[in-house]
Amino acid sequence: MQEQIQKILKHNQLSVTGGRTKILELFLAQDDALAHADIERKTGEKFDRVTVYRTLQTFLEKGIIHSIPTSDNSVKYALCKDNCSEGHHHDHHVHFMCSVCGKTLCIDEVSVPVVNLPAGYKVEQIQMIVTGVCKDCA
Amino acid sequence: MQEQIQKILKHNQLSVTGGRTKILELFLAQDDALAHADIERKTGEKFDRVTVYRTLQTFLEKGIIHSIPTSDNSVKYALCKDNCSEGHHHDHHVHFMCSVCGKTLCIDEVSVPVVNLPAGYKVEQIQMIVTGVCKDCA
DNA sequence: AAAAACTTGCAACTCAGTTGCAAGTTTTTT
DNA sequence: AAAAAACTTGCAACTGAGTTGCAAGTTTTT
Repeated sequence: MQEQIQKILKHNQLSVTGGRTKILELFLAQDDALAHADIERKTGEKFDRVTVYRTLQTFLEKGIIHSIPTSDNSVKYALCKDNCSEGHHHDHHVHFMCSVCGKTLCIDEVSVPVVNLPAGYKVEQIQMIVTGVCKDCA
Repeated sequence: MQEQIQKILKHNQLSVTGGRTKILELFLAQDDALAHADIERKTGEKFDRVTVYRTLQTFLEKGIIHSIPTSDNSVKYALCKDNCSEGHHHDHHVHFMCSVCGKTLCIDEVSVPVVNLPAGYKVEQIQMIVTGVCKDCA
């Protein structure tokens, strides 16, 4: 695990520091998306708020994580899986928010269906946010 | 126009006041979604910030407008069109954000395509956010 | 091992959004 | 049509998320 983390950081030309390692570890150990507050809680307040913000920002810029627009307009982050590392498949995502447990999941298995927009619209990116009840809460 | 506005407000058991009338008027005259800041600007700062917040909140609760989760995690609001007034078709929406002019449009013409989620997921609501270039900017 | 480059924590700040309350409006009642 | 009741508004003060500059601390490079 630690090795994998180092590899990811170095690969993105980032110094390997305590904060980055810890936060990346969290994402790797987690199957659902994390909000800033979740991260602060889970790191046991070992790092400054500002460091968490800056780390998330850096990871975003490097494409290590992506942000998810949720239907309640809060911000969540999730790891970009394998398929993201090569080329950019960021552009079409399905996310699922469970209204029972509150988890936000990145559904990589499913591809975004085609939408037929009225003539003249050029599509660059599609985000689909599905709200409902997840597998575990059903 | 003023008549239509009164009708909408009364229908939702809201007193007809200057602020509500003005803000509803803005939405009716607008084809794209508005952020809080847009409304403050367009009303010419005639109303207190707080009043705008409260009015938007009230309209949301009554289902007169709906909020749109944008891919940059800001909040926008748009009128619920005719089809919304009867029953609740709020649940499946396609929104389009133009990366050139910045407009956010509610694409009512198009219905949200079916997604095949892995077994066990129960879908309640689907929001689709398409980013790209709109008709007018193409 | 020292120098250069980068990261962190702190303090101070900004900005969106919220709350309580008194004054002002709208609606209901008589 | 006037008075009472119910609701809405603006103000001031607050909260909480997110940002910035900077000095001290780490990591990386040489």
